[in-house]
Amino acid sequence: MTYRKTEGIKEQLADKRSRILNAARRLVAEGGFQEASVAAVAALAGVATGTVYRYFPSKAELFAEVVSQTSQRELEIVAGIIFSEGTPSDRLAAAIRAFAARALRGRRLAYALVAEPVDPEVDVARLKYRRALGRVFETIIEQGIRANEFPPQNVAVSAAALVGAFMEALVGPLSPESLATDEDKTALIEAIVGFCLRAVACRPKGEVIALSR
Amino acid sequence: MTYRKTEGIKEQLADKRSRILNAARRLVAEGGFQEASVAAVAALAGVATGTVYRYFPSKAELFAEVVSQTSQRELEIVAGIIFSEGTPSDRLAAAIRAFAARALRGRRLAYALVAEPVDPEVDVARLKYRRALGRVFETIIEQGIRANEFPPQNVAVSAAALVGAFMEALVGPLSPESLATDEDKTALIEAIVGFCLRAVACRPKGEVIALSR
Amino acid sequence: MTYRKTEGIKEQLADKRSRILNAARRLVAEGGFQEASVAAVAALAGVATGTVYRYFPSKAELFAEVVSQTSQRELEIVAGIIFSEGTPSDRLAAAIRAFAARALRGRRLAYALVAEPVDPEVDVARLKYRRALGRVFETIIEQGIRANEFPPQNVAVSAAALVGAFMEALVGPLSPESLATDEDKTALIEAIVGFCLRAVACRPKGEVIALSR
Amino acid sequence: MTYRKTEGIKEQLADKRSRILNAARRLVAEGGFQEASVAAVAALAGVATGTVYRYFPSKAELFAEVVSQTSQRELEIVAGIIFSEGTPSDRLAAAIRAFAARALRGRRLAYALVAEPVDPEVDVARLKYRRALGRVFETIIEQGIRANEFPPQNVAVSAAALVGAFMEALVGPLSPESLATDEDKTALIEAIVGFCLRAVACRPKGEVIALSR
DNA sequence: AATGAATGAGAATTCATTCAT
DNA sequence: AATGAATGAATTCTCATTCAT
Repeated sequence: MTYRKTEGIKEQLADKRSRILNAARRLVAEGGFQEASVAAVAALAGVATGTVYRYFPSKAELFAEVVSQTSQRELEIVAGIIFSEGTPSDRLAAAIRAFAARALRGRRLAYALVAEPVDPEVDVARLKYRRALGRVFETIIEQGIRANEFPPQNVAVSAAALVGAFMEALVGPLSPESLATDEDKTALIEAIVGFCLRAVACRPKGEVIALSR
Repeated sequence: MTYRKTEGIKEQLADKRSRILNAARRLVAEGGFQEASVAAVAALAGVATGTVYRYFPSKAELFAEVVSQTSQRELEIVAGIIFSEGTPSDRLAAAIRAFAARALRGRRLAYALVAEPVDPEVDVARLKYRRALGRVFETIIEQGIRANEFPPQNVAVSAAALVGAFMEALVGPLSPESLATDEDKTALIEAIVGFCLRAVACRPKGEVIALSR
Repeated sequence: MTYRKTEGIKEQLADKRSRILNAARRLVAEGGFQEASVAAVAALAGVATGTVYRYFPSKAELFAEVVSQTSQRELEIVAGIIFSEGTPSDRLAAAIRAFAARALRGRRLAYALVAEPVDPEVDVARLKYRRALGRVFETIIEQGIRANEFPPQNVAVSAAALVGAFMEALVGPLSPESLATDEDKTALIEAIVGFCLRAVACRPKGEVIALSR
Repeated sequence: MTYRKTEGIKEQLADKRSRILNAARRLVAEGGFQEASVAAVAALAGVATGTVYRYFPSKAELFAEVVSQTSQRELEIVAGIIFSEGTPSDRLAAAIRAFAARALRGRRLAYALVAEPVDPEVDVARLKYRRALGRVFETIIEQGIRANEFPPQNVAVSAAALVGAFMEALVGPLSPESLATDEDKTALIEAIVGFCLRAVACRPKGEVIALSR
């Protein structure tokens, strides 16, 4: 028997690490952090509990990485849109559409990433994500204000409220449990986009009238 | 020691039940659901742990009632404003101001009531609250649309987004940890009110022009 | 059914606490700290593992108390002898005899108390004991030197060496596993006493000759 | 990769075996048996954990051999002094000085070899060492008694007590944590030697007078 | 009705040992 | 022969719930 010292071994390792991460993410997506015990993660990943600790020093760090990794992907997509073509309104709408479409696919996970509290170490990762997400929206809003496309407003508050608004509408209890058709989903997303655009882009009537005079 | 079978007993019971509920609410307000163990609730209420189970079948039902009870009070205040005098915009602003002022005073509790995940049974109570809160805002929005004060919009989505927007801006991690002065608080509240009013009341420019023609 | 609010309840509590402490001490006496798991202590005490934590905040504190409690008793006996009648030599001999007689009865425990390393919190308790034991012997040695009954010597070193000497002779591997008869025990103790007395009380020959001239 | 079937392999094996033993000893010397996990030993030896099990059937046997091997070296040094020139007192003093000087250099290791409890299998090795060490001192004491240089005494007890005395004074918690200067060390060693010599060599006053008549 | 001590299942983490490669 | 990833039993500690008094 020969030893294949190829990257096959590394891949296997990476594979198991990924399987653990994926299992953790799936459990969070289904039942939140509360239901994701190390034993459950290990079982779903098809490894022994001890194996989890070969790849992650603690449960907290495992889930911190779940948050980081998942968040990073979302963030990249949303952030990428800032640098695309179009007016601030267009790009804001595009960013929300992108985020919303993904969040609808993994509602429980999106909620966990944004709202569910867990232990402090995991929350650090989430806080980073939310701050980053907030900054992305702050950037768009600032650009809109500078372009005189958006009215003056407290940028930080608007950004936070934006995130809250679309997260609640997407994953909150007022949102239907499951949207059967893609049309339903599109309608929901467009309603959210409309709400958000008005919130940051609209000028109160009085002002509009004043400007239109 | 003998028990006097008078109505004093009923009162005593009612009293004890209330004390347990109040203790539970206070603990949630301080440290969230996580830190509110049955033993801690009992200790704060000045009863034995076993006594809690005479009044509530389980921890989950106790906290479900904490959520219901507390929510009911908030709901009444907000709902009361709907039926007061003024335009939909005025009443919407007033409702948000009232809610925000209270939430800022008890941020941890407000957060727990709206966002902190607990077991499913408690979540049912929270779901009811949020639906009820949503319905209140739906009512105002509908009135505004009928009065042609607000543009047409998906009322349910807007209501949910409203709740999400001001909750996130009030208690989310993007919101400053502590606002030193009352001016700071007022400024935050007014920024939120501005955001929310634009979101539901504003007409996109194009439409405004179209209408004004 | 009436409630007996007598000290019977307190006694029961004290009783259970004692039972846990006794169980812990017995396990340490038999197999050292290593074999005394919380589960084993609970089982031997006839309680559930959780019950141990009603009485002791952690395993470490439980065993720290085992050490303190047991040590205190030994210390009292040895220290008491300091203030009895007799020359320093007599009292030193009496203290060693008392300690030795007790140690022979619970050899494994005596060893654990003096030598076995465990976690730092427990070691603090043991360190206190050993320091206290050391001080007792230092006191006697100092008195003997002042009375010109003992030769000048490094008191701290002598005290430590004394403790080491009789502990090793009593519980070390060179000591027979079990001494069948009381005569055997007495012989061992007297041999130890002789060793210790010579060690602290004797004047080297040269000096003796010098003095006798 | 092919294996050269030369004696190089045997050497390599012996080499690897030694490296594992040395790594184990170093870890024990630094942090005691508790901190020396099989993984840590393997890492320090530069081999895989599984390899340890090719050379030693279990962790216990590995550490038993660490004890044996290390002890053997100490024993040889001390034993060598027995057969050197000089009176029993001189040789006893020289043996203690030699042992003490080495123990002070590796206090943690000396402590582990003599006192730290581990599993029974390792303790068997330690027991052998202590018995052997005891026998060496028994031999000197016997010679001293035969030469009428030492008073009659229970040789086995004295030997054990000797070992206990100097080990405790050297590595026990009553011994200072760290001796800054070489003078401090020398002073400690001489105090110990003095104690031990008095203990085995001195004649109680009454007896001395009797003999000198 | 009230008590609060007792319960015991469940969670995270460690590590000696094994075994497929 | 060597590797080192994987195993899983064992350990400490928590806390909702029960029940004898």
